[in-house]
Amino acid sequence: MDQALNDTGWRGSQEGWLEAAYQSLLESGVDSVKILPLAKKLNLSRTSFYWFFKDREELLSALVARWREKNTGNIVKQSEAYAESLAEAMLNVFDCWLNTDLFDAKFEFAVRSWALQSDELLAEVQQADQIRLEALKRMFMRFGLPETTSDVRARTTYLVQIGYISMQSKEELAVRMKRIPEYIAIYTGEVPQQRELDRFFARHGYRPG
Amino acid sequence: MDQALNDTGWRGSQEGWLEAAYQSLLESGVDSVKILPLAKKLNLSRTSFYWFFKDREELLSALVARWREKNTGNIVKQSEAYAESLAEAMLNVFDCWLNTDLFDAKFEFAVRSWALQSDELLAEVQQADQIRLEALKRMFMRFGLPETTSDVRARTTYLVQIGYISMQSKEELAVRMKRIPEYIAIYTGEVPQQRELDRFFARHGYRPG
DNA sequence: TTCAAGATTGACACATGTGTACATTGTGCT
DNA sequence: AGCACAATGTACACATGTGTCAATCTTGAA
Repeated sequence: MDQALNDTGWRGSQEGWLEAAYQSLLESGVDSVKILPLAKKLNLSRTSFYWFFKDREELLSALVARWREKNTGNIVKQSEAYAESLAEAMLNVFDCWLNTDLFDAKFEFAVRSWALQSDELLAEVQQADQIRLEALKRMFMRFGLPETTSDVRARTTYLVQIGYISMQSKEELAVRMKRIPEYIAIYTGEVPQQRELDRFFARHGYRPG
Repeated sequence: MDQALNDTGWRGSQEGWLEAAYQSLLESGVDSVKILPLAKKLNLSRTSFYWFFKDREELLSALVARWREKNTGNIVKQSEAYAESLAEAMLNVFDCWLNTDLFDAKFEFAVRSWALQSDELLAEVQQADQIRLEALKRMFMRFGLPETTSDVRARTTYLVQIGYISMQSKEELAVRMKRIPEYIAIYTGEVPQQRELDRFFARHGYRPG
């Protein structure tokens, strides 16, 4: 285990501490994000931390900012992407659930758990839910579904995913892919075209069979 | 704020400490379940705790036992209850989501968050998921749906609820009730009879309109 | 090579938490 | 009233965490 490299020539950095905090958060929750243990992992003196951050609070705020920037936004983007059918639109959204670059599920869960002990953060999480749900609802309405139906289907789509995250299950890609057509059928009420599925499978590096 | 009453004549009790721990867990997560703060809430000396529990670990185990006994079991029971149609069966399951006696959502979320920092507990939670999902799947199959379809629909039903829990939203009963028919339609593929809905609304003390 | 800013460190003061040993109090019973 | 034991409390030892301060070391540039 060597130091994380960074261009400055120094051993520590704001990014270094933040990254270590991020990993600890994902592995064991906020309460594990303590300066002393992070220092050990980074092979740095504990007090060196205070050069980059005012205090622990500031580090935690930086973590929240990271979450905000990464996870909310991509769902909205994917729900607005071009699609010829509702099923195809849904598959665009599903990209988020299979691509960590678009949506960081572990991060999401850790933040939601954290929100249990911080009203301030809870408010932020709920605002994020609102934004994401509305984007999904708009997607259904774009394809002509009535408002109430769109609302409930948006919820179903979104909540299944949030629920899946909170199961913290580590399933094979193949297992998850097998369920995709059924999910699409339930959420949209229409069966996806084979070519739509093929395109989806292809972009996630999955070869059926 | 007086002492919790108990028949023994003494101020503290195993149940008293456990109940305080339970409340703290629900409000702010496991890491808030500390003996010192609990003692303050109970107006007891911190060390008195050790008369009822060997150590903090034992208290936490008692909390897990409480969760296990309450939440897993009722879902299975409800999914096996008598019903004339799939829609009615689904409404039986929905009883869990609306009746805290059948399923304690806040408790569930707190335990899931806790599982983030304990592999042992994570294994238990995942086992519970397994049992609940299988019960739901059997319910769909009882009404003649094919296996894969039953599996995915069971997941949808269950995960939407787990996801909903993790949103920690506090919505009016009326708001939630309005969505019920749509949910039933999505999950089961069939529209619930009005009399089935009425029976459901009635037993949850809701009068539509 | 020397210097100033950037980065790192150990010592200190303090807070909160756990658990043990032993003394003290409260309760029901005789 | 007095006893035995359940329950509570006090004092101690220790562990882990935060944050400040005053050195000290490193680095790139003058």
